[in-house]
Amino acid sequence: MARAAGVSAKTVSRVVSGESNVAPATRDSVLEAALALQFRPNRLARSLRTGGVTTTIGFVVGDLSNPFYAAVAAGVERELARHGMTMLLAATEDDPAAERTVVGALLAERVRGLLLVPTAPDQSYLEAEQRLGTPVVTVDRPAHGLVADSVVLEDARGAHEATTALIDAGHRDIAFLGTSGTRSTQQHRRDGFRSALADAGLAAQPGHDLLGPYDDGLDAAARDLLAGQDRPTAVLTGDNRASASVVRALGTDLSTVAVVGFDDFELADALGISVVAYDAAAMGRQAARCLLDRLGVPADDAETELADVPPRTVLVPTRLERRGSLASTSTP
Amino acid sequence: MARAAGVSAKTVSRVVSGESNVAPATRDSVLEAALALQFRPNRLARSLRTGGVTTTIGFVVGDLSNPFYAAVAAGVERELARHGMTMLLAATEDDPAAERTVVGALLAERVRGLLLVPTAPDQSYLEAEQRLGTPVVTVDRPAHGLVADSVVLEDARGAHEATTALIDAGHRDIAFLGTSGTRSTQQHRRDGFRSALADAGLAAQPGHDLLGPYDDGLDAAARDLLAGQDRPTAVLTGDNRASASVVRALGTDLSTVAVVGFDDFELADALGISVVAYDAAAMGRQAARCLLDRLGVPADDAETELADVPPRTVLVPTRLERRGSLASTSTP
DNA sequence: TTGTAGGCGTTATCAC
DNA sequence: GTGATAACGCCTACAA
Repeated sequence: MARAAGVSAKTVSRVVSGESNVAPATRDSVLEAALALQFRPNRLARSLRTGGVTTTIGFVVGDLSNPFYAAVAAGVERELARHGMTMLLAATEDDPAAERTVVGALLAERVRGLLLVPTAPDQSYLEAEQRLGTPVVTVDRPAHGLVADSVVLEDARGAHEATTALIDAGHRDIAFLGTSGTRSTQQHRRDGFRSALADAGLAAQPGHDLLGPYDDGLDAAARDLLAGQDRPTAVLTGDNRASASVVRALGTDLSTVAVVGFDDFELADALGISVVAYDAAAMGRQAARCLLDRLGVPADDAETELADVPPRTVLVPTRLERRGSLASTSTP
Repeated sequence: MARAAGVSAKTVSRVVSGESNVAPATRDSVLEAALALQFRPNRLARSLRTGGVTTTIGFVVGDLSNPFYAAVAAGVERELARHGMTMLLAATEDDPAAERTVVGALLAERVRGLLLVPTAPDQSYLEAEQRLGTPVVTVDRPAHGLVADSVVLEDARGAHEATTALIDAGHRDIAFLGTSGTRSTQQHRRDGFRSALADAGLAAQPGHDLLGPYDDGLDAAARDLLAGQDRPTAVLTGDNRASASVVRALGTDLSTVAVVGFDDFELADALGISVVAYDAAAMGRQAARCLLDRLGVPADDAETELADVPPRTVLVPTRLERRGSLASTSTP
């Protein structure tokens, strides 16, 4: 390519890198030749020379077909693209044993940073990598055995607020249906549920405080909870999957039990179901921003240098979206 | 690293590349040193040396927060991961003008192949790249101005089948609500709708054959369609966004108008809404497989060499998921 | 303003 | 079975 333009490789490099000290005439002829030869600078070679500094970041997600993670990924992609970086996406299929392999594959691609939804019980294996200069930010859940930035929801506060709203609406027998006792988010949401009950001098009825883990049995658990004689007058779900199961269990007859879902979901508004909502895409954007801060890529409204601040935990706020479902015909 | 193991760089290369002609003893000491030093082979350097052959493929999608595209992406990722490849994901935000830039960014990363949901009106700009050896497969829609493999739904057939089912249920005034006249999928679905009506000697009533494009006005369009005096007795939607708008327009009073949605969606079963369903993840898997075929990566059940077959169009089947909504109280 | 030398980590080639 | 050498395409450093 360089020879085709009648200049040295270095001059081509200068042109494509946008360096200033090139004669306009030279620049033009180089650009012309580049166009003719379909020349595209090789970012791989550049990364190699500059010491493995790539423009890709890795995002390890559990299951992309979950709308929540998809929305987070959309936010990540968007924020990265704004800074000329791209997202290498890998999924663990929610298999804890797969996490390390998947992370390894991304690191072998020399990603410049790592975003991770932790699935494995322990992330200490990342410590060495972190020290070698690859920043790690966890999303949705904090890491275990690793000090890292994390972007998480106000799980407990959101659940507390929702539960309190149900209590204020007159409910006394409120149930919680979580999906997985091994997930810290589900635990925190139940904690918020319990503390709100306790604050009102109440407690969950036996069998009305469920945390799973349910794999395929979620629909059945919802049916059991809502079909019995002693069914609760209100339910708070642990996530959008649980919300879907509750709707399936109740059919379209949503007026008999008050429902608040954790996670907003499509049609929740049409069905009049109250939800604990938040901006999932913003979560992704904030996580990406955390990583970019560590990499020294300034934000648009750049003020201070954030590459060396101590590990941060960014709390993403939730808001209770009040819809018809807060009350119900069986309200006492 | 090589020196630490007391061998040459080439021997390390042989070990990590899994070549056979290495003494077991040597191999062990190399692996031991690699473990101790946190050694990770640099795929960038490898790609450089081997001529730009990377293990990443690029997937250009419109909007990841659409559950359909997210599911396709999940399928792509999964199939690629099975063969040790990773997915570089970029989004056009459904902006036709952004497509070329986004594709360019992926090509600069030297992706080995390209999966693309076409958004721009023309993809001929990819022809040179294709000839240079980067295979291109389009997903959901065929390319314009470019001969490439594509994986698409049986849009017309699916819509035809759904419409016929509504006719068979006794409906005569059936409406179609599509979201975008500039999308070939929406056009094909309406074509299927119209041909089914024609086959029965019917035609859509004025204003009951809508194709958009609606950006923010989709909810309003659904309300207008379903609120009037001359509202149809049945509706076929063009996609999941239109289905959501229809449900919002009808509220939970879904019994007054029969609805069939194109695209399955969460809770469609709970709401008793019939849908034209298909396996979106399988679509992604098939698209990835097309690309891998072109790259000479054999399938598990490898039979023939598919790298050089003429461009294929893979049709992904749809199936009508019959639920309560096929009939309605206003059925004639 | 432009060019030359050298090397990033890997692998192909050809020796030993 | 193993190693020395060169080269992939680019950039840093230093000349010219």
